[in-house]
Amino acid sequence: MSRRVKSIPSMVKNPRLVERRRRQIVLGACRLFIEKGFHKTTTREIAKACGLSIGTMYEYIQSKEDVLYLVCEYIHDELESRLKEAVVDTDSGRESLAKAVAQHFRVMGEMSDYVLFIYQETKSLPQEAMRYVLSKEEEITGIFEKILCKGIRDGTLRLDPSAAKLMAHNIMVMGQMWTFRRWALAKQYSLEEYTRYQTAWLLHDLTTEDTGGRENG
Amino acid sequence: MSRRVKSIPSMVKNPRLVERRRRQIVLGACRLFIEKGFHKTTTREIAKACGLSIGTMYEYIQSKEDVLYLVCEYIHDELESRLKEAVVDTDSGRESLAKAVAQHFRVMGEMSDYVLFIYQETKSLPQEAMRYVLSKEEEITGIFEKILCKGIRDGTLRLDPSAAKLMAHNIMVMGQMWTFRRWALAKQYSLEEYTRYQTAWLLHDLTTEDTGGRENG
Amino acid sequence: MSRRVKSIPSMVKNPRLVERRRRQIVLGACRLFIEKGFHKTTTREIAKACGLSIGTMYEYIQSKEDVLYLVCEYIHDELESRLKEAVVDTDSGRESLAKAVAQHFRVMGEMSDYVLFIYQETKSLPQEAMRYVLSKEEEITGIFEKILCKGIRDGTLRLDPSAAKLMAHNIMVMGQMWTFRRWALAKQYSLEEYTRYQTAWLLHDLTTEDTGGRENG
Amino acid sequence: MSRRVKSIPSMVKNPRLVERRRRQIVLGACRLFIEKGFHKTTTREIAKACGLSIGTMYEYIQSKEDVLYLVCEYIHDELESRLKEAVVDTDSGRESLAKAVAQHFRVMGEMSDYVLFIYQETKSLPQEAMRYVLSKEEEITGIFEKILCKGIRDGTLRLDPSAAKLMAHNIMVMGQMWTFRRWALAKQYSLEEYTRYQTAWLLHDLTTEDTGGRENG
DNA sequence: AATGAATGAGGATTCATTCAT
DNA sequence: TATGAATGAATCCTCATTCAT
Repeated sequence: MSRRVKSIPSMVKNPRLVERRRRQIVLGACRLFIEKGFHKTTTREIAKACGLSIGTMYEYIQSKEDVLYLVCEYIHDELESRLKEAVVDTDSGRESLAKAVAQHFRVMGEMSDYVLFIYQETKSLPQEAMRYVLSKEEEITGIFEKILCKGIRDGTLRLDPSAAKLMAHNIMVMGQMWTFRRWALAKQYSLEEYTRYQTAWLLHDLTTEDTGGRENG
Repeated sequence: MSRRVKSIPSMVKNPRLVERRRRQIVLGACRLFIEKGFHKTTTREIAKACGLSIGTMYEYIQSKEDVLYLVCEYIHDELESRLKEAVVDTDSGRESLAKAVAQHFRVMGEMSDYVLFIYQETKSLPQEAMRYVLSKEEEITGIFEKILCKGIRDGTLRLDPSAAKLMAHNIMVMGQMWTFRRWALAKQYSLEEYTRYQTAWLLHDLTTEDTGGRENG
Repeated sequence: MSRRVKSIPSMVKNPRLVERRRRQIVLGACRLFIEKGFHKTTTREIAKACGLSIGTMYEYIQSKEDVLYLVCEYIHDELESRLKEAVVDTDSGRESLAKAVAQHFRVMGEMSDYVLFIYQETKSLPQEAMRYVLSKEEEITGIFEKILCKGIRDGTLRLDPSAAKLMAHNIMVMGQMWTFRRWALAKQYSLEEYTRYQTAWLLHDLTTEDTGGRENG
Repeated sequence: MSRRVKSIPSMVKNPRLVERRRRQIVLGACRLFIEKGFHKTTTREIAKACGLSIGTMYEYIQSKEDVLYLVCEYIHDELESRLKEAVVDTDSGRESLAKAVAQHFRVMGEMSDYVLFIYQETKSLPQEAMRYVLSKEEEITGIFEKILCKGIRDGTLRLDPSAAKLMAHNIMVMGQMWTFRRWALAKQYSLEEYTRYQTAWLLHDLTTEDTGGRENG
C-alpha cells in the first residue's frame, strides 16, 4: 500500500513538465522495449520514439535503466488500477473474487505483451529499482489475498487461511501464464476458453469442501 | 518427441571433441549467465570460465547466441531427463501424476536458477533457436499431458479431456512458479510447504467430481 | 602598465550590473576551478555556484573560456595589488626589495591555490586571452625588475643590469615555487622557514660583490 | 629510489608486445598532448597517432588517464636518465654539481615542451598515479640533494645542510623555469645566456661563505 | 586444433550553448 | 533582464568476431 515510489532525479524543475515528458518517454520506450527487448533498444531509438532529442531525454532521466524502471512502474500502475476497477467493497468474498479474477484475465489478455516484458526484464533493473517493482507486484497480489480472506471470513470461500497468500499468487500466475505461454496455449484455446477453464477450476476448488495441504502431508 | 535438434556448425571435424568442448562451454557459460544474465556476460568471460581461449571457443560456435542456445538446450535436457526418471509406465494415471508432480516440484526446487534463466532469456534467442527451445518446453509439458490422459482413460483422474493440455501447462507453471516468485513466496512458505499445498490443491481437484469449464460458461 | 584589458562583450547594457554579475561569476567559478580544475567544472556548476541561472550567466559572458579569462584576470589583479601594497617609492632599492620579497612570499603563501591554478590552466585560454594574461604576469614581474634597477642605481644592490630582468623572474618563481612544490617542500619546511631561507639566499647574493655570468662563461 | 611503478593492467599477455605497443602509444600521445593538451586530445586521435585501432589501443590501457600516466612516466624516466648521464661518482661535490646543473639546463632546454606539459597536466592524473609521478619528481630532485650533501661533506660546497633539500628544489625549478617562462625570458635571453647567468648565480653563492637563513631570522 | 591480438562499429552519456518565453 | 528547457555533436569505451600464426 506504500506509495513510496523510487523517485528519479531530473534536471528539469517544473514537475508538471517532468511528468509530461516522462510519460512521453515511457510510451515511446514501452513500445520499443516490447518489440525488441531492453538491451537491444538504443537510447537514440528511445529518444526518437518519444519525440525528444537525446539531450532532452537525458534531462529527465539519469540512465537507460531509469527508463526501464519508468516503464515497469507504468505497467504495474496500469495493471493495478485496472484490476482495482473491478473490485467493489460491498460484494461478498466469492462475488468479489469472481469479478476480480475475470477482470484479471481480461487485463492479462489485453496487456499480454506488457506483462511478458515485465517477466523478462525486471531482472535488468538495478537493485533498488527492482525491489520497488517486486514490492509493487506483491501489492497487486495482495488485492487477491484480501479478497480471499474476506471470503474466508464471510464464509463464501473455503480455504485454509494460511494458504490464502499462496492462492493469491496462484491466481496472479494463472492470469500471467497466458502472457508467457500463449505461444503454446493459443494453439488449442482461445483466451475465452482459457479464461473459462481456469476460472472454473479455481472457483470450483474454492467452493468445494476440504482443500489445502492435508491430504499429501 | 522430435529429436530434430537445431545443429550448430563447428569448424572442428572430430565430433567427439566437439561434444566435449561444447559441454565445457555450456557449463562455464551456464554459471555466468545465471549470475549476470546473458547480455551482461561477455564472450571473453565465457571463454575464461570454460577454460578455452576465445579463438578456440569460436571454433565450436558461430556466435554468442549459439552459446545461449546450447545452454537453453542443456537446461531443458536436464529438466526433461530428471522428470522422466519419475515416470513409470506401469503406474496408474493418478499414481503416475502424483509421482511426476512431486518430482517436478523437487527438480524445480533444485534447478530454480536455471528455470528462471530460461524464463528470462529465451527471448534473446534468434527465431529458429527459440522455436526449438519452445518446442522442447512443449515436449516436457507433453509428459504431463500424457499422464493426465492416461488417468482419464483408466478412470483414476477426473478431467475434461479437452482441458488436459491446459492442466498440463498449469502443472508445469505451478512448479516453475517457485522459481520466479520465490522472492515473495519464500517469505511465508518453505519449499516443502509450498509443494504440499500446491500438490494437494492439484490432486484434490483432479480427484473430485465435476471440473472444467461448465460452471462459469 | 598597459591597462588594455581584453574586454568581453556582454548582452547587458548597464555596465554597473555587468561588473557586479561578473564579480559573482568570478568568485563562484574561482572556487570551483581550484577545487576541480577548469575542464572538470561544468557551466551548470558555475552558474549554480554564482547564484545565476545558466541563461543569465550567458548574458554576461560568451563562452566558458571567458570565465576562465575573468578568473585569471581576477587572480592577477589580486596578486598585483597585494604586491604593490608593500612597495613604497621612498625606500632605497635594497629596502624596497626586502619588503617586496617578503610581501611576495606572504601573498604566495596565502594565495597558493590560486597561483597553482594559474600555472596549470593558463594554457587553456584562447590565444588572445592568454597573451593578455601573460602580459599581466610580465607586468608584475616588472615591479621587481624596477626595484632591482633602482637598487643598482642607488648602489644598494649589486647586480649586472642585464641580469635584472632575469633576477626579477627568479624572484617571482621563487615565490610561486611554494605553490607548485608545496607537496614536497612542506614535508621538511614550514612556509616561514622556506621564506627565510630563500630570502636570505636572494639578498645575500645581491648584497655580495661580483655576481652574474662571468665566472662560468 | 623505489622502482615501484604503478603497473597498468593490459588485456594482452605477451609482455614484450605490451611494452612495444605502449611505447607506440606514449610516443603518439606525447606529441598530441603537447600540441593540444590532454583534455583536448581525443582517444581516437591518440589511436590514429600511434598507428593502432582504437580497439587495439584499449587492449593495452584501461582509460585515457592511463595514457596520461604513461606519458608522464615516460617523460620523467627520460629526464632522470639524461640527468644521470652527467653524474659521475668520482667527481668532487662542486664539480659534480657544476656538471649536473649544466646537464639539467641542457635537458630542460631540449625537453622544454615535455616539462611544461608535466607542469600543466600532472593534476589531471588520478590520485594514485599522481602520487607516483610526484614521487618520481622528488626522486630526481634527490639527485641534486645528494650532490649538494657530498659537496658539503667534502668541503667543496658551502651550504647549511638543512637547506640542502631546498637548494635541490631551487636547482630543479631554475632549470624548469625556462620551460614555463620561456615566453618572457626568450625575449631578452638566449638559452645559453640564461644558463650562464643562472649557473653563475647558483655556484657563486654556494662557493661564497656564509649562506642560509641566518641573516633574516 | 589452438591461440590471442586486432578490429571498429556501435553504445551510453555529457555538456557548452541557444533561444523562446 | 532573467530563466531554464532544448539541442546534438562529441566523447570515452566495449565487445563480438576474425584471422594470421
